[in-house]
Amino acid sequence: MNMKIDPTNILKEHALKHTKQRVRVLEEIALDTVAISQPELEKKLGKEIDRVTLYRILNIYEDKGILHRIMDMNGTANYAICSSSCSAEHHHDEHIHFNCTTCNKIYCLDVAVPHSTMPKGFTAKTVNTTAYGTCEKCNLEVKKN
Amino acid sequence: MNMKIDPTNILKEHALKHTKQRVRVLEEIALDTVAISQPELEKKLGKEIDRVTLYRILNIYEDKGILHRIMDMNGTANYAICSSSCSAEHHHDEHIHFNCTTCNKIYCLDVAVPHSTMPKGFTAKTVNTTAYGTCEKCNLEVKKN
DNA sequence: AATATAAATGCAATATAATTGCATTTATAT
DNA sequence: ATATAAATGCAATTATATTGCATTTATATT
Repeated sequence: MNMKIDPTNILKEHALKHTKQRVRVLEEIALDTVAISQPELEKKLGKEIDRVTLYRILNIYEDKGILHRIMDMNGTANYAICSSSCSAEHHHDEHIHFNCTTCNKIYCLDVAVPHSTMPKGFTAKTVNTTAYGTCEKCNLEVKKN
Repeated sequence: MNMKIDPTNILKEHALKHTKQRVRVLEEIALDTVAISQPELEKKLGKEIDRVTLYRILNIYEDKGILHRIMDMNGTANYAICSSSCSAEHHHDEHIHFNCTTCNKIYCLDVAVPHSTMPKGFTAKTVNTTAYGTCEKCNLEVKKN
């Protein structure tokens, strides 16, 4: 799902200044295919990037459609790189998410969000689907023991 | 979706003590078919019920399967009465939610969550689907003006 | 009806998370 | 090389959630 990303290029495309903090955030998030939570990012980058700056970078990335934000059950924000079709106006985040209740990781699955018909009068812009359960890795862990 | 509820009975069924605070919370949440947020509840009940008590009541109701909690885009908890089939062990919250981005209300729609096939190794226990857009009421408001 | 007791509530204090204002630093256009 | 507009870091503030404990309340038992 996550192809190699080029932070410098991404920043240029969105007319954002190229700072080492912004590059680091993109690098860190691109490391894994699973979404990473704000607290995890803070733990990893806390020595290099101020807490407040991290908030600001994440917000601007979300606004620009560079990252998408997935809320987990605890109301914690998780971030993943958007597919290239995302824009500031519209997030084409039309795959389902899998939130492992053991390790808390959020996976962007390569499964499309199935269509649902809205009741009369309701107009849906985006539809998010999140499955909760046990991920591949944690299922294997159980077998081992 | 929300039939008349009987707080006294609900409390009895779950072996919870009958207190006026607990009754008030259930009454308030049952007032409307849309889910109500923790901050809204706090605003409405703040004079009668202590902030901390409200948190505790909401938590216990969720644990017991009396309420289900829906996180909105901002990581704010919203609560709605569970259908009767819910239990402490498993929330059968298998309808989709509609989160209006204008009035922020969360509707429990009478639309089933469509089935999605998980990748090999992933086992899903529950699946949540939330549609974001404009609700009936807010769509009508626009037409008026 | 009175009462023992286990649980729920409210308050104060603490912890955690997010936001704002402002001085300083940094990127980039010229 | 430098001007300037923007980003960063720090301090302070605000908002949100949790914990401990004394007091109050519900209910089971007599």
